Amino acid sequence: MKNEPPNDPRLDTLLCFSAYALNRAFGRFYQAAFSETGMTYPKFVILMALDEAGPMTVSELSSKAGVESNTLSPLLKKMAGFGILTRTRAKQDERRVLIDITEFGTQVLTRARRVVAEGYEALDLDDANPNEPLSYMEKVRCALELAQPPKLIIDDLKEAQEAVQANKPKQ
Amino acid sequence: MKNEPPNDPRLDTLLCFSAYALNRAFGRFYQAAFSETGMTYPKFVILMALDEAGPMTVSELSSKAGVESNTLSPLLKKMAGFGILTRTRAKQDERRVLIDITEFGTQVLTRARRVVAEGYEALDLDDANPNEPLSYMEKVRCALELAQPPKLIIDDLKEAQEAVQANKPKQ
DNA sequence: TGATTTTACATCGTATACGAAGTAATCGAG
DNA sequence: CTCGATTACTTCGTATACGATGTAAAATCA
Repeated sequence: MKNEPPNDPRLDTLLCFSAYALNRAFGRFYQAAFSETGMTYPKFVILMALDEAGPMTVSELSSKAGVESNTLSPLLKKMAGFGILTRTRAKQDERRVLIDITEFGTQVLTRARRVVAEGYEALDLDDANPNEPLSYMEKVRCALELAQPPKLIIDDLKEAQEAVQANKPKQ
Repeated sequence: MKNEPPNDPRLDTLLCFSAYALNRAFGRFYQAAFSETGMTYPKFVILMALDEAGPMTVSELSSKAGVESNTLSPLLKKMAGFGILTRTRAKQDERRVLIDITEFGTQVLTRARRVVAEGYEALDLDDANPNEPLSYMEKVRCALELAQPPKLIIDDLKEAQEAVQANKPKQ
C-alpha cells in the first residue's frame, strides 16, 4: 500500500503537492485572520517557538522553525521594531544574537492563538479521518479554503505598548 | 483522539506547522534537484497539471494548482520564454489565455519526474507509517533534509530546442 | 444598442524563502 | 601569540505568493 508511487502522474496522489497546497491554504487562512495587524503566519511560528522553548539564538530558532537564518534575520528585525521580541548580542560571544519574546509579544501570541483555535473549530473537521494523510490534508485544505476565520485584533495592546514605550524611553 | 488540539502550544502537534515545514523541505529538495536548469518546484507542478489535464486557461490552472492567477501570470510568461509551454489568446473569448505544454516541456517533465522518483526512492521511507499524518510528515521532512537528490540535466534538450527554434523562426 | 457590470488576466506593492557571498568574532594549529 | 579556519549572523539577488488594483473583453441590462 504505497502512498506516493513516484510514477503516478496525478498531482493529488503526491505528498509534495498536498503539502504545497495545504501550506498555501493555511497561509491564506492566517493572512485573513491576521490582516491589518502586522502579524503573519511565519511571525506566529516564531512567537510559538520562542514561547515554547524560551530565548534562543538565531540559529536555534532557525532549526526549530525550519527556516534558514537569512530568512529570519530581516523578519526578526521587523518583529523587534514591532515590539514583540528583543534581539540582544550575547556578551560571551558577540556573534550570537539572542531572541526573546516580550510581554507585548506574549499578549499578541495569546490572542493569535485564540483566534486561530476559533478558526480551526469552525472548520468542522470531525469527519476528516486523520489516518490517511493525503485525504486528510485535502479535506483540511478544502475546509480552509471555504473558511471565514475570525480576525485578530491587537489595536488596544498596541496602544498600551506604545504608552509603555513613551514612559520609559531609557533603552 | 484529536490530532490537532488547538490549545496545545507545541509546534510539532500542529498540522499547519507540519505542512509549513514539510513544504519547505520539499522546496529545498527540488531546488537541489533542479538547480541550474531554470526549473523550480512551482514550474514542475504547472507542467504536471498541464500534462495531466491537457490545455487549460490561466484560471483553470489556478484552481488545479491551488495558486492565484496573479502568481501564475509572471510564472507562465517566464515558462513560455523558456519554451516549455505556450500562451495563446482564445479567439472566441479574447480575455482567456490558453496554456499548453510544448514537446520540449514534455521532455523536461519526463526527466524531472525521473529525477524526482529517484530522489524519493533514496529517501528510504519504507518504515514511515502513512497512517499518522503528523509523524509521517515529519519523517518525510527529516528524510528530505538529509537527502542528496540526483540532479536534473536538460542541457542537451535545451540545445535541441534552440536548434529547432533557429530552423523555424516563423512564429 | 449603449451603459453597466462581470470576468479574465496582468500589474503593483509587500512578505516570505532560498543559495551565495560578505563580515565580524571566535577558535585552533603552530 | 598570530594567522588561517570556522562560526553566526547579515546582506544580496532572485523566485514565489498574496491582496489590491488596473485593464480590456464579454455579458447583461436598460
